[in-house]
Amino acid sequence: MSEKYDLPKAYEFAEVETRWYDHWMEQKTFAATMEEGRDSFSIVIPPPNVTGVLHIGHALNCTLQDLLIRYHRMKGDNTVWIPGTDHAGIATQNVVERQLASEGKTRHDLGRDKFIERVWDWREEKGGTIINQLKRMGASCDWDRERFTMDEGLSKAVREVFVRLFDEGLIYKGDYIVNWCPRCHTALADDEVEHDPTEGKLYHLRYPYADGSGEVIVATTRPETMLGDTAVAVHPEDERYTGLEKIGIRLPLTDRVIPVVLDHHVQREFGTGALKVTPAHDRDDYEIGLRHDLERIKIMDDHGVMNENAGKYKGLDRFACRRQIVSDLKEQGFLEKIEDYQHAVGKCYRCATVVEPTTSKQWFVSVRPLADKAVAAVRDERIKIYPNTWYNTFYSWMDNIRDWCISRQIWWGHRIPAWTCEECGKLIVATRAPDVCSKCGSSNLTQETDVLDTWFSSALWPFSTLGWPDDTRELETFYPTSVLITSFDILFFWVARMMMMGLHLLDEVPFHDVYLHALVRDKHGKKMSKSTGNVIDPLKMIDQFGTDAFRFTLTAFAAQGREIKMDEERVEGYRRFINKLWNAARFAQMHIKDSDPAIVEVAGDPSSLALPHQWILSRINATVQEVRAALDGYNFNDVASSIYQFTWHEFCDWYLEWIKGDLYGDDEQARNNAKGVLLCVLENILIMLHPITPFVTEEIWSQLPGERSTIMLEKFPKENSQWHNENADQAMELLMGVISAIRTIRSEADVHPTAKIQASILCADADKEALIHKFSAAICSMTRTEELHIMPSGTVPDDAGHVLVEDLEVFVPLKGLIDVEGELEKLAREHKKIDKELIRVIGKLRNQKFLDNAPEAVILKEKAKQKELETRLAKNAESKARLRKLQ
RNA sequence: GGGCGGUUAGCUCAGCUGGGAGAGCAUCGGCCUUACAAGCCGAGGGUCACAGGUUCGAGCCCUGUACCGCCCACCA
Repeated sequence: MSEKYDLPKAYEFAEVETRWYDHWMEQKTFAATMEEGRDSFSIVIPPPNVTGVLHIGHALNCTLQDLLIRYHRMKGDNTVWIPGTDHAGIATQNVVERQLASEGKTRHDLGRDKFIERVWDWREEKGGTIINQLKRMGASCDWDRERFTMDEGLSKAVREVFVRLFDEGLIYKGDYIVNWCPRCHTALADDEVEHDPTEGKLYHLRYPYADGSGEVIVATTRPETMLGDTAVAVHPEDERYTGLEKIGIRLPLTDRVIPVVLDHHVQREFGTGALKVTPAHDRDDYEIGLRHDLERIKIMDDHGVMNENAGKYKGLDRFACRRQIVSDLKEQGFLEKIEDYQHAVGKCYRCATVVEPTTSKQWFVSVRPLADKAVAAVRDERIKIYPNTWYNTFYSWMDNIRDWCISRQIWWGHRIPAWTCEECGKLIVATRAPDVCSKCGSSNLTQETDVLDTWFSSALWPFSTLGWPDDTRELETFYPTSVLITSFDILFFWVARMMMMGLHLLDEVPFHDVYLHALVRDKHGKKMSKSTGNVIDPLKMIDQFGTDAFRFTLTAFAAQGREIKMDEERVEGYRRFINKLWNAARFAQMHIKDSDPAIVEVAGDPSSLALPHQWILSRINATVQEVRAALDGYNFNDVASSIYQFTWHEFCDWYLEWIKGDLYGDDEQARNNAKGVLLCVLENILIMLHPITPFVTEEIWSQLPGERSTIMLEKFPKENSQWHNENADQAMELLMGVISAIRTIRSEADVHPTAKIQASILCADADKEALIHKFSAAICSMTRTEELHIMPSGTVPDDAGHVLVEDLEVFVPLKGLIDVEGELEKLAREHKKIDKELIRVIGKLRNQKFLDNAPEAVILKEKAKQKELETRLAKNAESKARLRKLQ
């Protein structure tokens, strides 16, 4: 690609994006480096579900990671971004089960092994979707290191961890009440249950005393559970029921007499203050059952269908049973009343089926000791959380954490490495299948059928992907990882568990920083959902506006907050920015395409260069500082806005216009200087922008003069003290102020843009006068001024447009063109404003307490302000006087 | 019930340790000025939700109120 040519007029992003991504892949530019003596920077991607399709949250997540990865790679760090996918137990099993259903089969028709084979087939065929979509986003992952939570290495890590935790007594098997999804046939963790407010009914049932002397009314939203009632609970101090515990209750529809127990959990104010207790089907009741040693009667099977304990209701679905029970109770006079009732119903987060609390044998992790380590690490700032508003939430969740139910009754996942000896009942937990029982020597061993919660394997992701439990060079170089970037909604599902596992197993944090990005909502702040139809499809954005524009938008939106309201129009706006950059580069290319790239060297020491060059170098230096600070502090929106502001409004609007005179002029020295600085600044812009907009920057870069390899490996700019120049900043401020002033006068007076005018400046300061004089040609050309007069003093003609710039008066004679009334109104408004300010400032300066307490600098500033306001007020009066003469 | 966040220009949002209110988009006026009309130049627009307080000084700190949103725990 050494032939240099003018850039085409339009930027064709679609072609450019595929061409460069292919090129990067071929050249393996994304590959990790592990060289001695360099800093390390590593990120593991939050593995998207293998069933996933790229949504806007992924797009944001991906962009921010790629931004940091590219930045650090350009800083020269040993950098790796490890990609991969999550096997997503229930989600994936559901997808394949649906596929089977369309063939009229269930997984049971296939059997476990064949079914799992089928899932692997599905994964081979369809599992790459989201990976390819990440590539379209421009993700510079080290794709040769792509991992999958079910692949061999990671499975080994999973078994290793399970065995270690079991041996330490941190994993146990127990009977427990769990959230059961009758559709997915599995237990769900507490945080996998979503509580939706639902319109339901509250049924008030009559429970007669066992001796027939009275009755108690109990209320329930799930009347069918009464079949499993083994007690009625009342508050110990509830006088209404004193002595009832000696009598008991005759449970309707059954022939059972159940006890009345006294328990503080019961709220006297609710309903009648009597609570039916179903220990096998309600979490709170389960706790009460434990306290009072109550019998647990399970009345449903795993499908949510009533079992033999339900007597004549056996075989009914739980909801059909509810209807039947209600009708029977009513018929037999046990139904007091039914009320409409809104309450929270727990639903499976995967399939939205109503969850059934029920008891079963499950595996658990004792998380308390692990959680303590995580909390300590956060308290010691070994892990920092951004934005810091999440600390409180993190601590309170960790304080209230319950043991983690890790077993799931599905087939797709890491099968629990535990075997039971059928001869002697010995439980064996091991990383590999044992041949014989360690106790009795029998070979009749059966493995657990449950698999592990998907989050178990993802909790190991930061080190399992680096080769743990083996001692690898990758682990040594890249663990702990630098930063974890993820959405806050999985702070507890995933982030906290990675902390626990990393700290416990490697005795080291899994990452130094956690950056929790916002949730992307639609432009009205509503959650995006398919049913609402307000989903913004990232791929559509890419097709329509290009990946770079889309990435820039996401970056610009990524302030540290909780939500981002996404508006497609913004993407359109940033596409214009890409276009602007493209055209600026085109302009530069017209002048420099045949130059030696070494021309940038003139920028090395700007002291002998003309003011505009000194200024733009000073400004880009300031921008570099801003951008670096913003990147290091995860203030992504500031990164975008600094570069945007500089590129468009300083580089394009002012600098390029300013140097046109030199570029098109005859002075060879001036022309060469302009070309050199132009190329230098453009290169710096491209490099700084590259992490956000990789494609367009690479494309332009490749066409700039000289042999060039990828921009991806260029050094990210550093602060350059030689470029810092406050005098140049101030001088340019003044000149730009003068130009704007003349333009304002022209525009206000409706002078045609091509009409030539004369302008005058009253300037008492000799240095400023010299400055303006020196650049009068540029001022004239940028304002279409024919003659510019600069005088130390004088009077402003009555019929002149007039603007004050600092302590300079700029005016343009405009015979008959002045809108006298309009100008007077404007001056009146200005007068009011100045007055108001002046009163405030003078008040302050007369306040002794202010003079005593405020820092010297602030006082001086206020004094200067007073002087300036007074001058402006005087000039305002003069202007008004002049205009009145024209009335 | 507990906790957290938000309220700044018509819209979407910035605003660092308290020291003269900003951006983008939209609006209005004028321009095809040889990189860009996907553009250029210019203009208008804000009691920083409300009420108190601290302070010489508050968009920023404190207290309270209102509205919006989220999270956790849920009363069967």
